[in-house]
Amino acid sequence: MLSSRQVSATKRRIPRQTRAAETVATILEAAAQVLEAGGLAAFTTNTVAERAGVSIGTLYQYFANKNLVLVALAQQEMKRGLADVARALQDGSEPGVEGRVRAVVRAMVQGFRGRTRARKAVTQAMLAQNLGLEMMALVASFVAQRPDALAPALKPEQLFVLSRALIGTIRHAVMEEQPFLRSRAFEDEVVQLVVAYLQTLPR
Amino acid sequence: MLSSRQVSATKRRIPRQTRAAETVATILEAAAQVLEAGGLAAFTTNTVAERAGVSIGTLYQYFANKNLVLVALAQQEMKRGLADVARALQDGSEPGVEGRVRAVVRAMVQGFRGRTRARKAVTQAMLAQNLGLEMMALVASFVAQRPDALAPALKPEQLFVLSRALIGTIRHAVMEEQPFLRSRAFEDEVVQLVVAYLQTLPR
Amino acid sequence: MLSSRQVSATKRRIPRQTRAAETVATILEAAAQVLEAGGLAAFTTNTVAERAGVSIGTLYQYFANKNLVLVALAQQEMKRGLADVARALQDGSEPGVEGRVRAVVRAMVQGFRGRTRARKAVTQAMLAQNLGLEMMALVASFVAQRPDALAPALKPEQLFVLSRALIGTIRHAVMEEQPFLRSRAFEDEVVQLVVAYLQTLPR
Amino acid sequence: MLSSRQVSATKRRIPRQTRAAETVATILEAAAQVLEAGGLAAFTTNTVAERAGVSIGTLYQYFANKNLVLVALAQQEMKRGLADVARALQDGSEPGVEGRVRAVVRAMVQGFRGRTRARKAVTQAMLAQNLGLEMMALVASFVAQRPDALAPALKPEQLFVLSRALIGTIRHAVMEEQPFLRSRAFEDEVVQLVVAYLQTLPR
DNA sequence: GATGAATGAGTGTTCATTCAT
DNA sequence: GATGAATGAACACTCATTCAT
Repeated sequence: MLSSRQVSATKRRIPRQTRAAETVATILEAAAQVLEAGGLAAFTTNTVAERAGVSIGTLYQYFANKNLVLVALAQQEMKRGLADVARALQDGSEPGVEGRVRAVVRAMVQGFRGRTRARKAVTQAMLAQNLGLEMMALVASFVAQRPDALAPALKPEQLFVLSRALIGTIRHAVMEEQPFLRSRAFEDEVVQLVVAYLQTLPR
Repeated sequence: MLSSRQVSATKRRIPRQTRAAETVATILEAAAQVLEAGGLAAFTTNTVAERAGVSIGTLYQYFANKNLVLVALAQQEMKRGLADVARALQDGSEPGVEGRVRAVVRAMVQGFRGRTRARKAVTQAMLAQNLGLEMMALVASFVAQRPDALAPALKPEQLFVLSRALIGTIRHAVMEEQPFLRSRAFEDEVVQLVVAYLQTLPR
Repeated sequence: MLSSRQVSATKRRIPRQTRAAETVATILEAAAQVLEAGGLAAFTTNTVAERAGVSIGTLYQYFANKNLVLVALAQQEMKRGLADVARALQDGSEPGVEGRVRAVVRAMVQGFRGRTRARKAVTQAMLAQNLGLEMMALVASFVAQRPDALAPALKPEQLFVLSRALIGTIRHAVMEEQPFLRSRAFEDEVVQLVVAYLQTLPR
Repeated sequence: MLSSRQVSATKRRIPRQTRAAETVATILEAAAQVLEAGGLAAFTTNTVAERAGVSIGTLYQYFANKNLVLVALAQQEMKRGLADVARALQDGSEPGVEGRVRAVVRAMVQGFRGRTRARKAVTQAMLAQNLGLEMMALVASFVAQRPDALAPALKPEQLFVLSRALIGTIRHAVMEEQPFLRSRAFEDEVVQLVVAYLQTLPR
């Protein structure tokens, strides 16, 4: 489980001081940069520490092991992404179901602040650690807190197919580095897929 | 690329004799067993060779490096899976689009001969090696050879969304070890998703 | 050497105020507890400081390095043990050589206030640091100040064999965690050993 | 337990070939040399491998971890030492109890082929790993197989005191690097101690 | 062709110690 | 005097790969 209680257990030392919180942020930013530059293969604790400008000891003061750096980064970006989705739904969506779906798709495509290689690497790492389920749990709790939006009372299988078709399609485009990822044509088709499926569901 | 020319390059020597072909098959079977038992973490060349009952030197006689064992296994299973799909379409599908879609979904769910852990591990390995694109190329060439079946003249984005939504949904169910993977309810929803999207496309 | 002059050099600052002396005592007590709980492997400066409820910086204010904490603890317990022996000889011993020997043996068995694991760990640490000789020097000076007691004018080799046979036997019982350590039968035999040897020596 | 069955479990790979057995012997000899030269502090897997002229990987092919190298060395030398004791009793001892005791003491003093620093280091290591009991078990089984020699039907406590007084005294002389370790005067006193105690025991 | 002993580059991790606050 | 975040040297151990037999 990666519930919010777990999140603290993930770290060795809960950063109470501003200084410490900054250090953690610096390390995560360095981690993202290393992944963006060289992928998972380049992701070494020593490399990340060096990039962050801290000693290897400091890194281990905040993260008990290498994988937890990746987990923390994944969580941070997943939460940021979900917040973006929420904001897009509230502020930027055109009216109607299609407008809302389009807002969500657009936010998801923009995820990880455009760092596609880092996004790929983090995804690989989460899958390799069998944490795919845990990451999806973050999505599930997000959806559960917004019963209004896209998901009316759906059966579990329906919610699963809806969410994974959406996530899976975009994830494939990311992992395969498809050039049309940010194109309007791609967005249109993903929206089409979701809307078509939604219309078959009982209201 | 994993085109058929690549396939031979994958092996160090082309197995012409039956004996050699058997050895290769033994190694791949051992690889699948190791993955099924211990996941990607347990997959070491020495372990696979031991399981196969051959020396590590012999393994390297047929596979130039560790990754190529995984690639060969992935290819073998992907081809087997596509052949199953083809057979399902020919023999076992009920009439109509929905019937054909259902046959495809059912074949995909059954993939990798039920070895879910091995399937997960191979998927992880392919993603970790950035070979996701290459695996999808096998799918693409399969689809290209059957213009009749599901894909009429579709735009690339449409074909991409259609295939990845389907593959992505099932892959997520596999990777998350969802209990309903083989249920009728899940199958119904996946079929629904695909059929709904197909109907929005120009004939 | 761990003479009384060394003792002060052991500490960074001589605790004149009560507060400081208390801190030192707290740290040594914490050290003993950590050793008792987890052995030498668990004995890290950070762990000891945490247990003592002081910061790691404070620990280093009183002990120049990790080993000196162990040395100080060893000295404290050795001195306490020797004082116990002295007291036993004065107060509690039955008359005769055997009575005196028995009192000494009994006091030695009780050493380190019953904390056998800590006693083991401290012994290991002293041996590992080549400080066995220094610890024995404390014994030697104790004996030298009581020429009356057990040792008449003995040759160095005789004093060595006498003391080390006694210490060595009890130490082995401690290190091997022999269940009969505190038994009467064991005490009898150790007394027997010492008395028998003493009787062969010229008066 | 360090029974003979354990001994094989100690090694990763049971050396069947002559070549492999030689490699193991080479590594143990290198380990002894490293200990003799620099004590336990210098005992690094890389250092030992280098000294042995093998790669670090080869060392780990035969010893699952660093400590097992020390354990194997301790066992080898303990067995060699016990064999020396047996030989001394058979060939070189003068008649009578004292003669036999003297032969044993002399063999024990010569132990570890004169490498006192290595002997110290190995002893420290065994104690630090809480393997003192296991090493003594080798002694016990040796004694049990020779009911004739020194130990008639003794009570456990008597056997313990007899053996540990002897071992403990010599061990202290080794650990404290006492200059008289190999002197006749020291030998005389140790013999005296043992003989005096033996004479108090019922025949 | 087959074997398996040997290789060694590469990396995660610990923990005693310092020093700016 | 006290704090505790930061440091970084030091080491154990893995495993893909080679090549002499």
